[in-house]
Amino acid sequence: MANVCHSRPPCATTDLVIPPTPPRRAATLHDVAREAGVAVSTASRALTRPERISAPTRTHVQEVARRLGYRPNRIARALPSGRTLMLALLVPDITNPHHFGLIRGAEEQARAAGRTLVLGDTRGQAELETEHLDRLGSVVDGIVLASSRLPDAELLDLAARRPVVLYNRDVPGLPGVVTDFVGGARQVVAHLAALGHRSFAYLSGPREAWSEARRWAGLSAAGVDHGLTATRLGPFPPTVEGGPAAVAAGLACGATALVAFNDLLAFGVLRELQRRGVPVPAGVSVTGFDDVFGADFCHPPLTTVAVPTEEAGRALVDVLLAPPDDPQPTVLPVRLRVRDSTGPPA
Amino acid sequence: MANVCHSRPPCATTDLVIPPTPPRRAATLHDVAREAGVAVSTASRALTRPERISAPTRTHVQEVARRLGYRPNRIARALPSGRTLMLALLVPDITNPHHFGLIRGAEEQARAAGRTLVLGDTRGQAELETEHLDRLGSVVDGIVLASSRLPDAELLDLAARRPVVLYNRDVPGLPGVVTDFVGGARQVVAHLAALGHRSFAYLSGPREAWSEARRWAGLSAAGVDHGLTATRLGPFPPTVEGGPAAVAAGLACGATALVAFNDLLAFGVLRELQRRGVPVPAGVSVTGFDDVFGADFCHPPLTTVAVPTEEAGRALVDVLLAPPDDPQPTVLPVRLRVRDSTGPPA
DNA sequence: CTGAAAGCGCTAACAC
DNA sequence: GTGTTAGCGCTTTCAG
Repeated sequence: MANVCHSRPPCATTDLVIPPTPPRRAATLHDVAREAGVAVSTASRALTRPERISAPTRTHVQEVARRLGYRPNRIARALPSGRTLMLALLVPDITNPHHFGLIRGAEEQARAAGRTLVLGDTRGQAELETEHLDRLGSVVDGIVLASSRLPDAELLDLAARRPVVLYNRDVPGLPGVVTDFVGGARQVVAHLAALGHRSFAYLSGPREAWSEARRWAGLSAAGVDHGLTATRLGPFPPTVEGGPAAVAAGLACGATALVAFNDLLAFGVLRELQRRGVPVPAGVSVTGFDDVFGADFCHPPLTTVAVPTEEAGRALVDVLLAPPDDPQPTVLPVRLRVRDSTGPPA
Repeated sequence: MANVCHSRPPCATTDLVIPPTPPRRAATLHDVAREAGVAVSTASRALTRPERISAPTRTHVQEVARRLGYRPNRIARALPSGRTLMLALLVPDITNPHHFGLIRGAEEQARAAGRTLVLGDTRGQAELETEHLDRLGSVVDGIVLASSRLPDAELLDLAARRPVVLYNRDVPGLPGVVTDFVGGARQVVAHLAALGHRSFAYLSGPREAWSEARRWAGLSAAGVDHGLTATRLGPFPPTVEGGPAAVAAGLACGATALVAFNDLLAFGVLRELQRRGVPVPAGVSVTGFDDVFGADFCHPPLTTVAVPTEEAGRALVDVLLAPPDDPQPTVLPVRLRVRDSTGPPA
């Protein structure tokens, strides 16, 4: 039995006899074909294009494949076709609840389209984003980049190689979906104005983030519209850890309302305020952005801007799978969710 | 110029002249080699084993590669070598904060080892887990399965094909790391007993989860040790949505303490209790499991069992990369974190 | 309907 | 050092 494959040594290539014994190593299509007594091309078709094969051969091959425990090698399959049926979603921070909906929505839509979504966390660092892209880029059929920190040029370059869609980032010529930050900002300011505030401090996030600029633009514009003076403080880390520094700065400037870059930072702010014994909203009002998990059970429940993230996730994958001729970014409507962290100024 | 590759049609294979014009399609190693006037193997080595190539050729090839914007095709590279430098981590629920640390730890360790970690969400469904495995299985070099819902046999079968490590699941013969649920349960019960409780209700999670059985085993054992009567209620969905049903059952049985399967369920319980106007811990004590994001700022802050998840993530990847001869599961110590949701019985 | 053969892009012996 | 060549496992013309 010269050509029976044993566990370790690679198979000898000189096959003279057809052995009935299945090889112990992962069964390949060749194994199935040989065992079934057909050509590999026939075996291939029997498994992937059943309609082009006569019923008897088809079932026989499938039976043999099953018996051998054959599993197609996705890598080998992807080489000729160039398609892996995998999509990638890169987020700057997978622990940010804001991305939950995005992930869920994207995954659902991907699955519905017969694709598998793989996730990558870039930690908000361009360097890691590039690394992921290098590794995954040639492996997936398309990429969703959430809040990418990469320069426009690199994004354009990437998009020239394979389908790319952007979330909360606007690069002319590239498709994507963006949150209506400006509208959200206006709603926050209008709410604050209605409450009687005359000014507010914006606790800003990463300057590299495209969304940071959008938020501030909306906030300052709405500020002049409503006659509120807006002060931009920071940047602070967009996490609960950013709280202490943000509170220190916010209180120092005497603001009656603190508008945080996102909910995570708002959570940190709330906690720090509590530590300092500053009552919310009696002493100072606080707002967030995103309406993430926890915003309704923190203390006090947070007034924040809700973003339809699941919808965003679905839209992103849709666009990835069927790129529009006109790459206009879709803009997602948002809604202010008033809870207990905002009230009239002291 | 017969062999200049144009955008669409595949390259003609009969090259007679060496054209100076780089092809517009993604540059391949062949393009680089041709353009640099060397053999593909030389080009390959210049890019991946620089030390085995003379300085002039090496720099020349690298320069040409750069100019052509050459990016190695990971798929093609993986075919002969069988290695993609990618690792997969499949979790039942990516939105469960419990997995954050796991993901972070695993990702860090993977990166340190020069690997890229891809994440998959199985939604706690065996079916989706299988699907992910089919797709990713032959693409990654190893797999971390968190709280797998697959039967032992399938796991064993999978492990025969490629490296697999389990998180919170014990399958004889397979390496993994597990949380010390029994120890955690004992700490919870001891704490409750010290507070003066005489009984408690366990709001259980998915029966299919291996960890569910472990928790209950620890809880009931500790119950007899401390002379507390334990009642197992449920199962309830291990999410905040499970709260109402769990509270209804818990209150109906007259328990003075509610021990939730995990923090997410505990959050839901807290919220439902508040809705019903039942004071915590004055009316009833509540505990969770995991110490996830939010446990310290929910209302009231939750007494729960903290699990060193980042450490788990790192350990998991370590084991994946260097499988131990003896696949004894590593058990992770846990610590009870006492906050404000527990107190003496009414 | 089935088989033979040519690659997909890259790496790795094995020569020169 | 560098070039030649043979695949990795699969899909896909192209014949028969």
